[in-house]
Amino acid sequence: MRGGLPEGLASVAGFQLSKCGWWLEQRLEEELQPLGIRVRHFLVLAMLSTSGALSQQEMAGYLLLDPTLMVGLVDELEARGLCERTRDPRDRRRYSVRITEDGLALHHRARALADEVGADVFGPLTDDELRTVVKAIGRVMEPFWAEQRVRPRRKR
Amino acid sequence: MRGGLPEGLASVAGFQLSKCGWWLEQRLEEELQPLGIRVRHFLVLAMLSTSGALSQQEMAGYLLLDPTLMVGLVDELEARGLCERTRDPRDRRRYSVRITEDGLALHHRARALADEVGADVFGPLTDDELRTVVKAIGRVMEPFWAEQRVRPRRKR
DNA sequence: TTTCTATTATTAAGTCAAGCGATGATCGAG
DNA sequence: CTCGATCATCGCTTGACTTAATAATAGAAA
Repeated sequence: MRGGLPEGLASVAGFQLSKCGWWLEQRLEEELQPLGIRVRHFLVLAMLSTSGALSQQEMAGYLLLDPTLMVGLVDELEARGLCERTRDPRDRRRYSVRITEDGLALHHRARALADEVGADVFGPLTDDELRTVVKAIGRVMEPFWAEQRVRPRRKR
Repeated sequence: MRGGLPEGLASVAGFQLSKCGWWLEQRLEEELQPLGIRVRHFLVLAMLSTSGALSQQEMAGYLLLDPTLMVGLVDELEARGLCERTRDPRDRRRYSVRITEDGLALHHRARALADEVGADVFGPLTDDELRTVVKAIGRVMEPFWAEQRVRPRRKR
């Protein structure tokens, strides 16, 4: 009996995992508030921190967000000087969005908070278990990213 | 390099886990369509299948949904004869929601689909890994359920 | 070249669900 | 028997997301 949770619910593996993801997101959302950004902003910065320049469409694909939402998202980051838009010279329809120095700095702070939250939430696990879980989830998601990346627009 | 996902993103453990939960939910949503129910209906049935009778408020607490949403949810299930409401004689403010025979039967079919989806998504894992992951997530969520169960209404 | 189609970013409008406040009924405590 | 708390419910607001339409550019085809 897990914390009073009805067995019929607790035994649905996907439910627990889904709520765990939700919990992590909520916790991080709170932690990021002092920085004035939301989780989605952090994720954009995280992407840009390792990938030189991305188009808004690419980022939307990775985050599973509608491309139209990326407009306002990048607007906000740009207004705060955390990233900058320049037209891609090789395809002037698209923007090259790249992170700025300030953006890198903020990402660094946000990442630290994210790691804190992770350490807190995953506290009950041994290092061994945590490693296994992270590796397993990563492997599970491989086919997903391979398949879903090609999706200009969500249906339904 | 995981499926082309930028390293800065892939390395955020919570992101992968969160999306994994989302993926499972979406997959199940599709699979349940022929049964005419959504994931949330299935979860309610799953709860009721092992817990004799619950109030709408209790169920909202377990599923982390606003109690007002539970109204329509139970309405729909009741209209299809999958559950029934009776006033709790010991507290006539609350309903005793319990599952019907039809509800049990439908839950059984839905649960089979959920297990299928799970087996499919977690296919890349060995039995050993899967066991470890499920057990770990369950343990991680224990403090969450212990704490969050007492929360009539979400804030913010 | 010219024309047609596809892609990218954007805005505006429409849709839908989640969340909040208020209400009526009921409970439990004093 | 009040008074504050709880439960289910209703209606409204807010905000997230989708859809549709527009403009600029790219690339292929005629």
